[in-house]
Amino acid sequence: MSVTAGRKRILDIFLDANNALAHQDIEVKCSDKYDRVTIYRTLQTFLEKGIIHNIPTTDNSVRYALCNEVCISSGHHHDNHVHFRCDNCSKTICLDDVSIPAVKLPPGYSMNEINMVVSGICKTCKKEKVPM
Amino acid sequence: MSVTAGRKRILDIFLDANNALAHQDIEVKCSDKYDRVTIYRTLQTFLEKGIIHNIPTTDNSVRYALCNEVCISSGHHHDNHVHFRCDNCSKTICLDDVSIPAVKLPPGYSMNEINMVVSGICKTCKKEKVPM
DNA sequence: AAGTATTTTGCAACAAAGTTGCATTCTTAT
DNA sequence: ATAAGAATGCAACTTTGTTGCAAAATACTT
Repeated sequence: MSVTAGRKRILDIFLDANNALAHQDIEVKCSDKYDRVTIYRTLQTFLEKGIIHNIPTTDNSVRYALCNEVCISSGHHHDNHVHFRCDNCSKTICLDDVSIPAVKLPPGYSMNEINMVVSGICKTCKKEKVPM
Repeated sequence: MSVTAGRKRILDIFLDANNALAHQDIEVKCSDKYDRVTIYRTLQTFLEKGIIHNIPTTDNSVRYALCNEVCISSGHHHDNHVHFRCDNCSKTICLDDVSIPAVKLPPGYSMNEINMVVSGICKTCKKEKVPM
């Protein structure tokens, strides 16, 4: 996997962000320097290499977040943490400390991955709304 | 809310399907009779009225499924069941009997909705692969 | 049952999102 | 330094989703 300016840039954007990013968020931040297509391909590559993981959404805008060490080191990539989407600021973040509880599937089903997304009001927004 | 032929047809498509449908699935089945735009608007209306709920995906194709009675009767609409997506046949279904386990969020966060999607191999596909 | 008000639909035009092929440029390894 | 391989940008295109508006269908009133 080649190290290129574009990939470094996109990685930096992820490192700077404290929340999950949609393709569009990245495009906004660097489409002056890098082509839309390159961004699509870079995200795809990062996903395949396990550098980022994707978080399902209900609004046709998949979001991506950096994988933490645990997530990368474990051979095949399974995120085990809960994601949180704020209804107020609409940021999506990884709750690295909250792991997904076990579920028991009906007989006949076998499990591969689990995804859990909780929505509500995040810490930051709550503070701002109830100032004291 | 008016009862129209188009809405009846789309409702029937959901009733016939034993899995969650994406916009596209519906379009394939009735775009000869109803306009693409009508389908978009109908799905939107069904969502608002609580007739269907949507299931987040990781591939930019939100899926919709009929709500069961519990889900409709409870005033504000919160699905509490786990969704299952088969890696083999790629159908998504509601596991109505499997309810989402509780999670404890970090201090400062408040919860509104939870979404849980499990992927793996479904009952039907497992049977077909291991025939005896 | 007829007429009116309100909703819904289809069309057209558009905007946004995502994909593909190919020639050029950049990385990497020799 | 060079050759092989990988990544990029561009252009063209497909798919997906949105909006305004006139025509049609539905619901409501009497």
